[in-house]
Amino acid sequence: MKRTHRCGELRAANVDQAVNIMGWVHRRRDHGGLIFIDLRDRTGLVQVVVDPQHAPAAHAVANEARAEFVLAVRGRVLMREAGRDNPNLATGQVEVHADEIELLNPARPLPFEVNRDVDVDESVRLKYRYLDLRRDRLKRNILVRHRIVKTMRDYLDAHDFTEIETPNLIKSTPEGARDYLVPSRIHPGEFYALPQSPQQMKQLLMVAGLDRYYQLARCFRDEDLRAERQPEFTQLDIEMSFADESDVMELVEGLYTRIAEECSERTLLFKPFQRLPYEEAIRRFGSDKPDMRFGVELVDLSEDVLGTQFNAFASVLASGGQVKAIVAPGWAALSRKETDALIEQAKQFGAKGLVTLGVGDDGETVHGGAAKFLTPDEVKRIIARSQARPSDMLLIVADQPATVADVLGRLRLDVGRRCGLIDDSKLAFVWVTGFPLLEWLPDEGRWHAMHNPFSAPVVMEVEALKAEPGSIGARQYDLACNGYEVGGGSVRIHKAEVQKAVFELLGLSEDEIREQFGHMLEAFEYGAPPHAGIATGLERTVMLMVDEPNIREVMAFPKNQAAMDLLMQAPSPVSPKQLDELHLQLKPD
RNA sequence: GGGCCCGUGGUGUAGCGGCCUAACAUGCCAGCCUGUCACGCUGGAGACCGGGGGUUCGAAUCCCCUCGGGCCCGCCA
Repeated sequence: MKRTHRCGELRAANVDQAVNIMGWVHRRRDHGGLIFIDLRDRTGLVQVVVDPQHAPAAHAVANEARAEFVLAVRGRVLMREAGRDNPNLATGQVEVHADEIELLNPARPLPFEVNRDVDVDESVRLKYRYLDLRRDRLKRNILVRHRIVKTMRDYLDAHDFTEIETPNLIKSTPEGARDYLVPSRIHPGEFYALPQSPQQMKQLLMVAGLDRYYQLARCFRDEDLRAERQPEFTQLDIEMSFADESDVMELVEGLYTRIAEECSERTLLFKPFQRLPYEEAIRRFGSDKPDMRFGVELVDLSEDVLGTQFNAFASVLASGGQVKAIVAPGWAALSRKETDALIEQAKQFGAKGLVTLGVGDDGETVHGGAAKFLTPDEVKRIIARSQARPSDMLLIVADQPATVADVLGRLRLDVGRRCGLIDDSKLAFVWVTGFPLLEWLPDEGRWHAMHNPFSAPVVMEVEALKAEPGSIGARQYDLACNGYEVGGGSVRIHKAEVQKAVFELLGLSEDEIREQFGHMLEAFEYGAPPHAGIATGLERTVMLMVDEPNIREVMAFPKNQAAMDLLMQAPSPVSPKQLDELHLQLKPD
């Protein structure tokens, strides 16, 4: 039997057609005489009717069939009689009357039911991923992922981009995340690294004159996992020559607008996308990837408590810190226990403490541990500044600016979530621009590239760069949405001497520069065009489009939080012979 | 490296010191049923409560250790 149609595509237009369909028994309803089978394939379900009078042999097969048996059905599409249709099914107006059923393969009872959407233990889902993928949720996500990828390719192709693959066995570099290493058999004691991103290769493609490049690039980072992080993931990697930030941002904005409109049920909150300078993002939202779907902005109270007797504030202000707050609507009624949990949370985020002030019903007085240290005037100013309303709670952090922003930024997300301020049907894309080029690492006493060492500084003069490295901006742009970082890119450095100066600022010695990045510097000397690019996370894009909170829900075969593949059981030990060939010896312990 | 949460028939839950010889739903098995669509009805099998140790007259229930899973901090852009 040869398949002629897909289950989910049969409609009234197919009535009277002879069809051969194949798929899985999604559900079987045995009426003693008639048997109904909902047959499922990738495209959906259709009801098969098996009548013992009409087709006794087919009925005998249907009688033995169980959930997830694989069947081939030869039959005729018939219109369902009035009242017998099923509006919940795309194919619900018709049904297939079976003439013949062939059992292609039976199935043992499954470890979990795939015909309903119940929570199943993650380890069971991952071990039987091929079954989980039969369920609607994952199947839908994988199909949407495909449509997003297709949209990316179509869009970029239409914009004259060339898809180019770059190698996965490359050179390890010290910057950034921990590398996955691959031992070399041919070169004892030496290793390849798997790419964290194809950054250098794509810039070299620009030097090569390939002009407009993109790739759906597999990237690898050996770091601990999170809900939105896997060791192996996919980036949409883009680079274009003779372009600046506006070219890249317009291109990507057009793409993501199209993706959102064609592949998501969520709608764009900002069209065009919001734009926010980095400094403002930090000041107002305490994050460089702010969730713009709700307010609860940070309020600076430093001026209002200037000269306060309250030591927690006074001492911080004296040492150049600031006092900022967010307003949690209705939280004045929080229990002591809940308030303590907030304080604990704030400390975990790096604050020395958290001052919580509940606003009284009068809208003028506050209660809470620190209330007694504040004068009525100070309270008045704080309430006026923050616009706190009766029964709201002020969450106040006094610390150095970076800590204040970070802690309040995270608490803000909690407040937004717990207070139901977030509209899940929206996508709030925002471009964050104007990042600093460098970031000072006090622990290591050196500068660190905020994005990557190839981002162009706003100032291209080497002297100016070296004079005031900390205050120089990068020509960088990040795309954030709903509190996730979707991607980031920059105009690149294309002049060898500027690139060299940045490496030097980052504390690399002449030798290190030559050894690690000599090929880049040399390439820039052979006619490198100005260029700019970006990389966005495919999985995060899909997560946003299908409103999933976890990256595993948008990957076919993800790893668990301990970076293990529970289906294939990787990683696993290898044979002594394999180790030997690779010139490796395991450390005892 | 650290913090928090979860772990009961195949799956999802209830039970949280004696009423548990562990309940419910679903799945599974058998029987009945010719228009259902989460079909229905009847009957049945199936967990000793992740594992180990302890407290107690008595533990699924309390404590400790351990294993497995998740979320977070660090890490990562």
